[in-house]
Amino acid sequence: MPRPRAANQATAAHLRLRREIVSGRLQQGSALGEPGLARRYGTSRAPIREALIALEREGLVRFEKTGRTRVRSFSGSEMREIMEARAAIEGMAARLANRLWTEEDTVALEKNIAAQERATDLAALSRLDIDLHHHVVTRGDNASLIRLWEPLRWQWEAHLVEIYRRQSGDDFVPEKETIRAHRHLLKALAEGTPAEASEAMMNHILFNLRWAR
Amino acid sequence: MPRPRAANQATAAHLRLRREIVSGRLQQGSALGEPGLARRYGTSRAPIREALIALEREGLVRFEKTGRTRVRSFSGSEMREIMEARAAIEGMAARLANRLWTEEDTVALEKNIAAQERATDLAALSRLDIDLHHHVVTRGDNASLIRLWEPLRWQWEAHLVEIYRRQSGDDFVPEKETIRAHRHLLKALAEGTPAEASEAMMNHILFNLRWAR
DNA sequence: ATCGGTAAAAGTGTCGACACTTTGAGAGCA
DNA sequence: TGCTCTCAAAGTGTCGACACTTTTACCGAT
Repeated sequence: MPRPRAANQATAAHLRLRREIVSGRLQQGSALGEPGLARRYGTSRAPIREALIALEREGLVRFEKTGRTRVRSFSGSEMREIMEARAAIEGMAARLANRLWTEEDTVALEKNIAAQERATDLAALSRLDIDLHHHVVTRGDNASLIRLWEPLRWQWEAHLVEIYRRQSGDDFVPEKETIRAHRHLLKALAEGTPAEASEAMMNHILFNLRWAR
Repeated sequence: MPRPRAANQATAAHLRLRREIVSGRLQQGSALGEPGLARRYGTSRAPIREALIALEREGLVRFEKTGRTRVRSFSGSEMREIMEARAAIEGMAARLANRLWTEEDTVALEKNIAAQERATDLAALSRLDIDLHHHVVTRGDNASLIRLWEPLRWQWEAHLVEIYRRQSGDDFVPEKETIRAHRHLLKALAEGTPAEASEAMMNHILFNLRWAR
């Protein structure tokens, strides 16, 4: 058998396509024709097909009944569902994260939150936000949970990009409520109170539902 | 574009392979060579490849670094992780299920639990157990959550089959504790107390961790 | 009998081709 | 101008082939 399955063209195409979607270069609803992508990437259709299957299971593209593939768009109720799923996963992750939580973790999150307070645009704040949540999920140290979380992360990110496109972020200020929620979560994690950490995480995510739609 | 993506050979191979794995006909650790499967299913390698990719993302098979594909086996700690993930997903689903819960749902679950009490072998009980959890998850009416739950369900089922193989279930009696937990969950759902339903579900699943390893 | 080396067998990643289906662009008609 | 029908263009599902790599089975030497 050939090279490691991580360094093949199918995986490369998968990562590249995902980056193009979550960065907004590929707009929601765009048709993804296999011959076109194959030409663009300098490969045949086989690796492209594999990449599309992986992206579909990640929820970033959709196969229409006709067979066509398009970049997925997220309705308000779909985003609500995604956020509820995030609350479930990340709430459990926060609970589990207490097992291995260290002083370094606390310091890292404090730095992150401080940076959030100084953020001057929505894109930068979002990146910090995602990093913070990623840190907690990873610290849950549960491969199954992490694997379930990843699609949600990409869907979330793809939706955020769509939001940037609509609102020209001139009058931007970090939301005080989000910062407060992050501090509350960090406090629970640092003090080692799993139930409270879990609840803080879930409430924080579900609270965002008001503007996610 | 051709026939609906649900009625193609790739999907057929996916479903068929999954059935063979969760039914135990394909033992854990078995090598899944594409040419062999293609011959067995009377197709070329292309649909088989697609099916294997889907199965890998479902967590039922594993790609080794060498490129080989094998039916996944579950270690004790992996099962613990899977059960923790189930607790997260199903706990949230139970909470959400209260929105649409009806009298018919209550009746259906009562019937299910009554059948569990009369079950005479582990396989039958497991099927009822899975049905019950499936019912609750579906009633959560959250597509994202359901989609995340499916891989866990198949992994859970694949592991159960492995358990049957080991213990010849001669001296079988339904576990009183499981029945009690199911009744407690149903009570919370029927009475419309979301927080309690969620907690009942999570505790029930995490309690099983003692014998799952 | 065991061990090491060698060559054949089997397997994966990728490619191009073909049949069939859907899309849609343009011609013909009202 | 607007509508319908027809036919070409584009796309998907599937197949067989090829190059390269790993595995394995065999054979000889010790």
